[in-house]
Amino acid sequence: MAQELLEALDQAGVRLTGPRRELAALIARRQGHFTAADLLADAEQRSLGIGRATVFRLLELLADQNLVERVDLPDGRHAYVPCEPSHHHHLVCVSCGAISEVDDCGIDAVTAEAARRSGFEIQSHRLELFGRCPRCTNVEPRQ
Amino acid sequence: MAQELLEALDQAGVRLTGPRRELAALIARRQGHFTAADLLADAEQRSLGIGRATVFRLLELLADQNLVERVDLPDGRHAYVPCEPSHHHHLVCVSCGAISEVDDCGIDAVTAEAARRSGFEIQSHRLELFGRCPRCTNVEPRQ
DNA sequence: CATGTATTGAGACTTAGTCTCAATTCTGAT
DNA sequence: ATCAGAATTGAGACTAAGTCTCAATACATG
Repeated sequence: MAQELLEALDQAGVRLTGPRRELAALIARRQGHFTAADLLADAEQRSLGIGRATVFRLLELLADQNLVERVDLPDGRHAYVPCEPSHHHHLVCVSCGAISEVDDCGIDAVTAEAARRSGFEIQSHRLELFGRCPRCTNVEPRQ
Repeated sequence: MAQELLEALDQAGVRLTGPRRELAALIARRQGHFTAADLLADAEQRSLGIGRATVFRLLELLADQNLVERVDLPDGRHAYVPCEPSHHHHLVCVSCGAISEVDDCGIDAVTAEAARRSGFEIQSHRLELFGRCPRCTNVEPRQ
């Protein structure tokens, strides 16, 4: 998966540098969502000598290419999720952080209806679903 | 509207202090969404001597009571929107910041479908719609 | 393998938000 | 009214998240 990220970056016309390869590998081995701080910690733990700015710059690049999506967690933190570059939404497990992608399944009808009622011209939307993944539903008691 | 906020706070069993009354009034006179920093600036401009912490504390209180909702803008900033305390979603005008409330209009079907496909047990969701309000659609050229 | 440009790390800086604590202000009981 | 105790406050230190600058470095193309 690191490979895919790098290929896409190459495609986008940016340089494939050492730090970018290393960060791509770190992202690839992550499960679920992660924050910029997580990635930075990973890099520091391995003494890769990668600066904070580089991490944010790469995440921005990846987000521009839709290779990674920014998710706002219920607690207000910002996290990133590696994903397929088509438009879709995420299911976020509040317990283990696992992410599942969901495609539109009807949201367009909802936005169209909202547009009709409000008179807004809708340009974009963001839908995030929070809950428990199948594994955590079974293992942990309900809240 | 400041009155409604204060009544709800009273209901919630917290004290109706000077700073809270003043902040409620400032919130009431705001149009559309605003950030904590906006509110703080309002307070400073009027030399109300209200501390940063107090602003954040009140916003948290109001959010707990669902009198204000936290919205994540597309640029990643956090904003607040005064609103009715029932579950619903917001349409945010990217041009002037106006907010319109939208009730469910079908989103439950979407989350149910997503749950079915993914096996997740969905606890909550967040839907934000971004676009142009009727006024801004007419006035400004399309992007 | 040389060259010009993109990228880098360091760290200063900004902004958002939290925390602590002594001083103040509510509020309900008197 | 007023008093006492608890909630709330502002100040400012602190943390975390993210941006910016700039000289040094690494890439890729010829």
